[in-house]
Amino acid sequence: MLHISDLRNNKEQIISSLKIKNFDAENLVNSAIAKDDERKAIQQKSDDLLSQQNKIAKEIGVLYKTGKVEKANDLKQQSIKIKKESQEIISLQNKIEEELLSIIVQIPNVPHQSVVKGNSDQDNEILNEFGDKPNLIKDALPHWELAEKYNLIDFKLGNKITGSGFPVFKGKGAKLQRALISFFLDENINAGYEEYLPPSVVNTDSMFGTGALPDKEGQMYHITSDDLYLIPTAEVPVTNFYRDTIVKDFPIKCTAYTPCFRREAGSYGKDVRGLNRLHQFDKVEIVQIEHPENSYETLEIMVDHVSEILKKLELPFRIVRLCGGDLSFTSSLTYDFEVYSAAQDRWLEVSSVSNFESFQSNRLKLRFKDENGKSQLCHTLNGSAIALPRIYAALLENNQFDGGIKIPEILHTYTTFDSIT
RNA sequence: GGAGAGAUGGCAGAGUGGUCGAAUGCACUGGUCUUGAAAACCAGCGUACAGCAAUGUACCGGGGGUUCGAAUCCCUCUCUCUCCGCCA
Repeated sequence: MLHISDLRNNKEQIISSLKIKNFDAENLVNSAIAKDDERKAIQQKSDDLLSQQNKIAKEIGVLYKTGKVEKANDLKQQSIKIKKESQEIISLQNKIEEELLSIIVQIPNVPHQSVVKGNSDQDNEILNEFGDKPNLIKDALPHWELAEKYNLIDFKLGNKITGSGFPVFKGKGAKLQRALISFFLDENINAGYEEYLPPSVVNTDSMFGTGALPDKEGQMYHITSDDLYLIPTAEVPVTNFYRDTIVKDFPIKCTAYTPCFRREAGSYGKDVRGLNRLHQFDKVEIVQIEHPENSYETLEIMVDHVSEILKKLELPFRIVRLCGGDLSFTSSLTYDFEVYSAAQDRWLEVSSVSNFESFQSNRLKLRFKDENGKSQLCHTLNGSAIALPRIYAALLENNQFDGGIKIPEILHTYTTFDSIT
């Protein structure tokens, strides 16, 4: 969420920037500021009343000690009166603070100046394209058929034990998955990220911290008996490592492999065939916490890093800058990576690298001390490096030959085989 | 799952109803001293909100209660430790 002082100081600019996200923020911003005025006024009042109470309580202490019981009893009556008043004021204050919060959380993050307006993913800007689309064999198959043909993934078995969207990998198919995870992690570690293996389940505080709640309640698996959530991405546990902290040294660079769980309510059809969209999938994430001055430079470095990984996998891909209409609620600037999956003749999103500026930090209370010793909000960034299923799909489809699938060379040390037949 | 103990500032650790936002030690920052460093000594040293400031308010695991007054008493939740049980 945005900081109230930003809303005050840069009101006009925030409202006009949010138009790029097709969001009319004027009413919300105005009512947030008005509500904050109310908040300030009422805090003044409650502070006053509490101050009086504190003073009286201290006096009573002294009176009792010196044996002036009658005088003390008088003051008690006075204090009880003030207390009644202050209790009312404080409950009103709490109500106002809640209202203020509920307004502010509805305002999306402000897009970066490089973001263009647009309505949907159709309007995203394609910045770069790398690699050549493969020449497919005559009877090329989509990955879900290849997976079955070569006994790599058993979708039906997943249906049986869990439900659709929960594939079972087996044999070389399972090993390829594990190889990709190790490869991605090693690439990230070599780039200076520290590896973590967090829990796949988090509490509500964490879900609020990174903004998944209350926004995406229906998208997540919720374990009601223990009030825990299955993580939709490693971003949630890892970024929340730093909830309520004041960091001393930049940058903080973390990478983590986790399974990711998404209900994907409402999805159906050919877009979700095979590995295209799953309820459970594997992803390796990179999370970085930065000084505000460096965050955009860092974003570019992260983009380069993901590019290098995709190049090593010899997959054709393109980098896309999301337009305002497609940019997420929390992001200021996002680059998507799409690999070309030949048999489907589709570009599949495999990574999303974003700068959230201080939007997450504000909620997380993630700060650092500036040169004057004042607390400032950090910037948070994250990206997939990389999500597995669609990479997997593209590898199968693009590298199929008559009677087998070729494994890219970089993976051979991980898979210990160079093809699947 | 059963029984018990506990949760206090960056860390260690005192404080069981009244100048406690919190002793003390360590760490950290600045200064004195020194050619330099160490030691010693002096000073500073939590977060947030309001205020130009002085200052005020809140926070001693979370939430609620008792009281004129709560770190301290009561309820509740969470977590940690010890012992027993169970177990990959």
